[in-house]
Amino acid sequence: MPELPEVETIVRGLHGAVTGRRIAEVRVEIPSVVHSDLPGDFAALLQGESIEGVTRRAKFIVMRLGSGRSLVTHLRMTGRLIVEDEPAEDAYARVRLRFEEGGWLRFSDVRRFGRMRLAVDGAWAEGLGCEPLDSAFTSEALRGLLRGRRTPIKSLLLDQRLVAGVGNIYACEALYQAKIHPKRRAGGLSKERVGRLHTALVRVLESAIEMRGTSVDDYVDAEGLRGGFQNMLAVYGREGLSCFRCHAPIKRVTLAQRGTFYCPRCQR
DNA sequence: AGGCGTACCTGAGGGC
DNA sequence: TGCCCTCAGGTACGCC
Repeated sequence: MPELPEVETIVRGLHGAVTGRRIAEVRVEIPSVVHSDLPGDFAALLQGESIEGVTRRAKFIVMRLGSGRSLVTHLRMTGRLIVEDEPAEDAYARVRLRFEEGGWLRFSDVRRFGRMRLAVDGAWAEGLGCEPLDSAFTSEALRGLLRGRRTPIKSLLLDQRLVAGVGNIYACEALYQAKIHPKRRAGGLSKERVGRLHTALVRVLESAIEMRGTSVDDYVDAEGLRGGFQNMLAVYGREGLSCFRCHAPIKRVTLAQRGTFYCPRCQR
């Protein structure tokens, strides 16, 4: 479910809420969603660790632990991390952490796609592409990544090895803002178009963070609150509705097995 | 190398 | 009501 802006919102909430706390108890409800890089039991290894801080890399939530290890969570489609005073009733709770200072962290996930991993080093992040909100992500850098690629631009935006953190909603929205057709060959984009795409990506992601993410269906942040960017979507989920710019009906096609929304008149 | 299909899961919503 | 189909914010893996 969550893309970069949603994960960033969760991370900011978690950072304030759990930094400095110590894990007193670990309850693993569904063992298949946890993994430990070290031999031994996930819960036993995690118990007693303190949380030094919470950061984001791509769509991963990284809790830095006192031992130097990290607890790395990926929410995939429907995962949630919720901070609460008491453990709430939840049929989809997968992992619960109780803190020595009081309070709980609940990892909940209807579809069991999400994962929690106890990592000893940075190997889990190998192969991830650049952070679109990092200063190193320039229009020139994006042009370099797209050069020579014959794939449709939308497919490349979803490829975490190139640009990390963009998902289906924001890929659609950025291409709309940049007035670029999602099926256009990535390597064939002019310098000017890449510039527009770069600007659009950064703007869309930054505004979505400002609005605390997009709640189309079930996304909520660490406090259980919905985001606000769903009211700003120009194309995603708007099939048949009229384009805000030119009033042509928004089209939906399938590209790289994903629903893809665009305006057939103003995206070229 | 890159692109495609499929798998992983569960639930919601539409058509009949 | 209920059955069956499609779709969902993501990624990994195997196959050409």
